[in-house]
Amino acid sequence: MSKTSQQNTVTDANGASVIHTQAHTSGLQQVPQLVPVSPGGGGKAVPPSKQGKKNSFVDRNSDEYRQRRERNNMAVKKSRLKSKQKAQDTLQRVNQLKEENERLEAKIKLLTKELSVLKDLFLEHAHNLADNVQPVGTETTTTNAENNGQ
Amino acid sequence: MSKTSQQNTVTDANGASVIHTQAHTSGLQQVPQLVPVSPGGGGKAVPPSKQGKKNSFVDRNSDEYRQRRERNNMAVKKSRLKSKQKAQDTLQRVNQLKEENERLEAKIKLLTKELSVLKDLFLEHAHNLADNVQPVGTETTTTNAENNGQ
DNA sequence: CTGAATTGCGCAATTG
DNA sequence: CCAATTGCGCAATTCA
Repeated sequence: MSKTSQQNTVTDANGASVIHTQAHTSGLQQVPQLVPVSPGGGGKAVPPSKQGKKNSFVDRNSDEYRQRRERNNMAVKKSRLKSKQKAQDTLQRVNQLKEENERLEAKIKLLTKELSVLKDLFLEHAHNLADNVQPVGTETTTTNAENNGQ
Repeated sequence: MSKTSQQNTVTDANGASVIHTQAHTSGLQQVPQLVPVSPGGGGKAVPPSKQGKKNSFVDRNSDEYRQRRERNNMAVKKSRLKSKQKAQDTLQRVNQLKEENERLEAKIKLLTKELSVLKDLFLEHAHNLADNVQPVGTETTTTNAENNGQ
């Protein structure tokens, strides 16, 4: 499937376009100077209001044309550069976030451990109290108090 | 917006290449069927090792040529699709990591608070002991603190 | 409407 | 030799 083709494949047109930087190296001729623009076949395009009577042909030799092309080429290059840059930034962002993540996980691990130690201390203490009170049961020196859950 | 469809198809769009042109089909004349390959236009130098001397000309009408082109066009499309897909995946990854990050931060906040409560309990207890055993004046600032840097 | 920015696409050179 | 990538220009669209 492709687009190129349905009927005839090959396209036409191509003009000679040369890169500004370089000239055509060849001595071949340039043939079509005017090429049809916009296939039009189907039926779309063409503003409803005005049927452009414009040429519908583009003079590829025109200075005007070359100038437009060159401008567009620059714009394209610029746009693509920007796009690439953005993509790279995104990748960097990923790495950044990954690092941040690891840092956070480490911190969690630390806090968790600390918490665990404190809880153990509490338990130990509680046991000591229990040992002391075990005998009779009168002294409850406790100020006891907060159980926080969790 | 224009993915498949619209216009193309019939006439094509063609791209022109840097080289001189040609096309077939149109009512335009056909001029060069053989074009030099690798003009300086993009081309750069030839590999030092082997200066293969091939034709240096390409027959754009050749079936062989068209076939190669079409295959390459498919490959290009495929490759670009893949590339785009990857870019999107990367963006998704960013969001995923951001969420994960928030989750971790919340957990840290919770743990920190929990730890703080337990420490306060210790302090209180320490004070009680101090009241019982120690006169006045000595501040037990002992507990406390971790500075996490960064 | 005008010009810049985007986007889809084909070609050709390169790379693996 | 072939598929995958990549740089590049063209043209159609979309944005401002």
